[in-house]
Parts: sequence; C-alpha cells; structure tokens
Amino acid sequence: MPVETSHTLAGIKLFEALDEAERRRLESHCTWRRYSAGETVLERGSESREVLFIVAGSVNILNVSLAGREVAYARLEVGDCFGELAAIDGQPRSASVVAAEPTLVAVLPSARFIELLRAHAEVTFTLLRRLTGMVRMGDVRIMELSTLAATQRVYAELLRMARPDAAVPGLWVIHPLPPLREIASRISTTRETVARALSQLYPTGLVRRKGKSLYIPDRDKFEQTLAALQREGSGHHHV
Amino acid sequence: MPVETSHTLAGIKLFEALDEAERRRLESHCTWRRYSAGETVLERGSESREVLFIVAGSVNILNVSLAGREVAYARLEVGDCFGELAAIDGQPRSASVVAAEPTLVAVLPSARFIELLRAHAEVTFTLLRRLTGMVRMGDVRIMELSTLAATQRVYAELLRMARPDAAVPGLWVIHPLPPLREIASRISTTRETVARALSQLYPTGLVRRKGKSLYIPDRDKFEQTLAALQREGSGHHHV
DNA sequence: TACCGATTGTGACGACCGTCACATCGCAAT
DNA sequence: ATTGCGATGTGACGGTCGTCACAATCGGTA
Repeated sequence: MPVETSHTLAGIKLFEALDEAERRRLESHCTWRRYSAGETVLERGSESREVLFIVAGSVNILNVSLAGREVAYARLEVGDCFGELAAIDGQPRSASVVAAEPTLVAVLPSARFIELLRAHAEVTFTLLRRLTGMVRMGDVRIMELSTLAATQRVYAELLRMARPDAAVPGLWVIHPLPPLREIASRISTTRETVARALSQLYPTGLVRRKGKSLYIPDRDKFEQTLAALQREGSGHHHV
Repeated sequence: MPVETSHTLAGIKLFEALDEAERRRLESHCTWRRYSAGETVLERGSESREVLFIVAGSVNILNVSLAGREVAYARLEVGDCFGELAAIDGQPRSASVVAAEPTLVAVLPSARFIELLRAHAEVTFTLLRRLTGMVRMGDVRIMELSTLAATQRVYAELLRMARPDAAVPGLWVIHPLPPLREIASRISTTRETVARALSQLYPTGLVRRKGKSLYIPDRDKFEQTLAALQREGSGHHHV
C-alpha cells in the first residue's frame, strides 16, 4: 500500500474553515515526513513541540509501561492531527505515536501553529471541540476501567467498533475485525481474555463470525445484555 | 464553615488576564448559587450548558456506575471552573459535580462564555492549556489503571497528594489525610485495599502516620521502591 | 501441495483483590 | 463518662483474569 498522495493540507479537518490561500501558506511552512508501518513518529517524553497532520496513512497513539504492557489511546486516520498538546502547553510529549501503515505527515512548527490559532478563531474553536472530545473519551475509558470487568469491556468495545451494515438494515458489522491483541490493548486486557469473551458470546447468538467479519444481528439485545451485567456488579453475593 | 465571600470573579484563574472593567461586566451576567456540602451541583447527562466558577468552597467531579461504584475525577477549589465541556461542544454533562463543603458558584450562560472566548484570546489560550492538562491527567490515569495493581496505585496516589513540609526541608506531608474511602474512589479501588496498602507500608519506614498527617521522610526512596515494583510487573513468574 | 508465521482457541494454575464480617478507635455531643 | 457514629484495621473466602503452555487454524508463498 504505497503512499502517493500529494503534499497538501486539503483534507485536514482542523483546517476546513481556512480558505485556499491560507492553506497554501501553511503548506509552505510545513516539512513532510514519511514513515513505514511500525516506525515511531513521536516518542513519549521527548521535547519536540511540532504539530503533525496525517496526509496519508494512519497512526496509533500508545504508551508502554515500565513492565512492557502496551496501552493504546487512539487510532488516527487521514485528516487527523496530533502533537497539539505539547504545542499548546510546552510540556513533553504525553504519548508515543507509531505508524500503523505507510504514512505521510505534515509537520508544522509550534510557533506557526500558535500564530494560526491567534489569527483564526474558527480553527481555535475546532481545536477546542477536539480537545473536549478527547477529555470526554478519556473519562469514559476511566469509567470503564474502573467499573467494568475485563469481559464486559470486551463487549463494550465491540459495540463501539460496530458499524451499520451497508446492505442489511438493522445488522451491525465489525469489518475487518482487528487482531485480538489490538483490541486487548485498547481495553487493557489480554488477547486470551478477548478470545474467551468471544467464545462465550458465540453460543448466545448475540454475535456471529464469518471470516474477518463479526456480525451483531440485534444491537439492542446486545446492549441490554451488557447493561444487565453492569447492574449486578462483579460481586453478586447479596441474599 | 459558612460562606461569606462577596460575589466577585476576582479570584477566578481563567479570568486573570482580564482587566477590572471586563470582569465587572462578566459579573453582571452571572447568576450566583449556594450549595451545602453533599448537594449536587450538576448531574451527568443533563442538558444544561452553563459554565460555573467556584467563588468559595470546593466540589468533587465524579460519576457513579450502574452498579453504584463511585469514580472520582477531580477535586476543584476556589478559582477553578467547570462545565466548560458542555458549553464548548454542546453535548450533555459528562460527569456529576457535588459540593464538598458549603460552596458559592457563579453561573455564566454558555452564549456569554463563547462570546468571551471570541473577544479575548488570552482567556481562550488559558482554557486551551487547561484542557490539555485535563487530557494529560486522564492519560496518566488510564495508564495507571491499565498497568498498575491496586496496591501500587495507592502508592502513586500518595506521592501525588504529598506536599513539601513547610518546616522541615526534604520532608513531605499529606495533611489532612482524606478519608480512605475518598482516596479509594480516586484510584478505583476499595477502602480496605487502601488500608492494607498503608499497613504494609508502615513497617518499611517509607511513611509515618501522626494523627491526620501522613509523613514521607524520603520521597526519592519511595519513588524508587514504586518504580521497582512497576518494572517487575504483576506476574513475576519467570524462571 | 507443502510449509511457515501469525493468529486464534482453550486448558490449568495461582495471585490479587473485591466482598463480607467484625473488632477497634477517635471524636463529638449529651 | 457514656453513647453513638464514622473511620479504620484485619481476617477469611472466592471469583476473575493474567500468565504459561500447547494445539488448531488461517493466509500467503515457495
């Protein structure tokens, strides 16, 4: 999957409000870098402050604990940006970024980025909304980690990944189903636990598997089952 | 501890960059509300969009799971603000807010808040930095929940709570030590686990307890002990 | 077809910790 | 002092799930 996109900021969401001329000027201030799958784009703790934009490809935002456990925060695609935190507050990088496939990024110096924010309130507001989204997602994740058992987090993640099927209305699909190890790192558990959760799920008919696709025939029923599990908590001793 | 502060926005951090006149104008747009300890200021999921500022007292940001577990996100004090997320992105409240003591808040309609941001870039930048701080804290918390065992999270939280002692240099103190149940809810574990972690700690001499104060005589040593625990991970089967 | 690596399924084992239960302890009010 | 209530310490028990180990499967390639 070679990257042959041109060096343009046209598809970057943060810049949607800018006109053509302004975008061109920004492009002239960018440097451009290519990464192949698995290469590290940014290292947690490092002191750079540039803001990066994904022109082609995709990256994973993640961290590794001292014990070697991988924790995934997000997957960013074409049009997304990252590295804003350090540019805004001047602190070291909060997470590492690894290319998930061959990827082309535009690199904007932090000073230019700040100038841009000062000059274009629209961009600043888009950024504000992006940050609130990040805070909200983090809160949800913390809540899940705090109150849901590993198996339940698997179910919750499946719901998040599912998209309505293009052909059959009411049918939801996950396609392609990523490697279980990747799902596991998103919800902080192990590959084995994800596999076991799925195995428990198949007999119930709540999900079906066909090749690299996972089907959810009845999303409502799935949600209700999950909610019921959450209500009774982990320790269901009572009586 | 009655609240007798005047209705002024003078102490609000977000408004530090504003001049006296501007602040007065804002005050005239605020309504003011008093809450006694334990009262709910904001309910998760509700549809209000105002931004609130703590003029006196303090509040806890928290959520309760379906199973009744409490998860604390933050404690906000005089000068802090909350409710910005909903004002910025128009979504429902992401968390509940409960007064921790008798508290006076100023309430600013979201439209006025947005106007303020448009008119005063300084305020907007302060807000941006605040949001990046929230994202970073969330990331740290996710990392901890994902990779640290409950006991280790207790130690990490103690380090976060500790402040340098005013009298003795090199000595760190937590004072007053909050109820263990509160610490527990901040790191998503139980009161009992926190108590046990402390009990394990006393014999090592890494912490000492005197009344409502907890002393950490050697912070470096404490940190190293914690780091060592993290390195070996939870399963230390090897060999 | 045969082969190889990556992915997946599943069994066994044991540590961690959440739950319950109960004994103290501190402190405030009577 | 006495009572009472909240906070704390600690024991016992059991479930969950992370770890290790190994078999089965899949997909792409020689």
